[in-house]
Amino acid sequence: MAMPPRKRGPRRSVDRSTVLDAALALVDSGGLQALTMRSLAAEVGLTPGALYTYFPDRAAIVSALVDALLAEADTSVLATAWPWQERITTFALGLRDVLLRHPGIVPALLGDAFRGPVALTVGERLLDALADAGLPPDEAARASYGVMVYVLGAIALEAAEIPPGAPAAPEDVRIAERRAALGHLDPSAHPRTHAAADTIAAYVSTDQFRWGLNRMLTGLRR
Amino acid sequence: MAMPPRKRGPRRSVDRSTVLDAALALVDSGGLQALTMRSLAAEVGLTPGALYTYFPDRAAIVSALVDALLAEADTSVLATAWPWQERITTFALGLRDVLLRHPGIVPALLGDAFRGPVALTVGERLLDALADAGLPPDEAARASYGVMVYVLGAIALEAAEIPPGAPAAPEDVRIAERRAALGHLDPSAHPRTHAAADTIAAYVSTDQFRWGLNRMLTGLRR
DNA sequence: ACCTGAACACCGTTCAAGT
DNA sequence: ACCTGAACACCGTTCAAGT
Repeated sequence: MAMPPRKRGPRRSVDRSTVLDAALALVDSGGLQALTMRSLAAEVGLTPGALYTYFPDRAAIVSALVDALLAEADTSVLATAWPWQERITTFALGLRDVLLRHPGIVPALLGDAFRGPVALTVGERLLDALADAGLPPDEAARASYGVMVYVLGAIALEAAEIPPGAPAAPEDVRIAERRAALGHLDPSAHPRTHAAADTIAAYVSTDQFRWGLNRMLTGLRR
Repeated sequence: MAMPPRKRGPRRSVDRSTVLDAALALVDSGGLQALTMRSLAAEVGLTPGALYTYFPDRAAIVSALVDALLAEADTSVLATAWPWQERITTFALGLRDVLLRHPGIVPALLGDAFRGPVALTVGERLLDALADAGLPPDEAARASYGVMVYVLGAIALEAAEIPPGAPAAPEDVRIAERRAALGHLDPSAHPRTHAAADTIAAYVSTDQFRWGLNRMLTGLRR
């Protein structure tokens, strides 16, 4: 029975990944602003100052969190022998899945992230896929950025509508809420918006995400 | 000489727009985090608590700032008789111009904004343009979101690379800096990235913004 | 209505001191 | 190396009291 002396909180043995796990839990349950050095320290059973043993500052924790989450997306699909559109679409859907399960860190993702190590390999694999699409290197690179802009933009807009703290309502509920909000609209002031309310409510659907990505890919292939 | 009694700071007479002007100046000169109730109060010559006469809380100030900036973009081009692609492209370039002049508030724009009054009219006008493109209402709506995703995504990624506080280096300088950073890259680990470094460095150019938008519009018209 | 002064309940970060 | 306890310099927000 050689249990290490367990004091106070839920601490067992602390290292960087323990801290990151606790940080993610805090962000998931209260948004980015719920991640404070004090709440995080309490979560792992430490004093706030002790966290500086593992990370230089709060920003480094957020960055590490972003990169860890990015790494959770399955990049291997980009390296399969599937048709290039399917590779890109499947990866994008997977990334969206991961990030919408943790909507609280998405603002940070756009803020400081797409230059981390994971982003680099995603970029390289994207260039592979677009080369397979028959695009010359220069055009493949431009197209690659087009894909990233669309994917990250769509995820950011969707994540922004998910209130922090809750575990993200299912898609149909989120769409229904948007549809209800669009009901309180002056039809004469915004006739086209009013007429297309059902479609607009479904902007945050997987179907719309796919549709838009497909159109983008179509345009990129020229 | 009936000057009102001028005390202390740069105060003359304070109202909501005075506060917003000062808030924007703070964000421009130090990013969103430089906008504190205390710094803002000092800027307009008030006590922090007095700001709550004009806005319910800090978040309301940020939201009002976003909407004011959005309103600065010229939406009238969307209502011209120009070809639909030109209307959308010109508006998008104008929006990008406005927002990249104030990169500090862009995170807030994506965070809470595209449902303000300005966003509504932009959406309606976008539907006009896409109807003129010959798209049926449902498809025009989906396409409209595609355009917003691309435009906001591109602006967000660009703004994220502009360090706060500085007045945003000119485009060629930003590209040169990216090019230099890409020089410190292992060519064998990321061969395609290395080979396309010049193009990748220029991701943040007006030219790339236009190119990607053009491809998106091409895809949307099918 | 508008504003001050002061307080309350927080922050991130640093640092001597201990183990 | 890792951690505590305490401090420093901040935050947003509230509220009695004044005009």
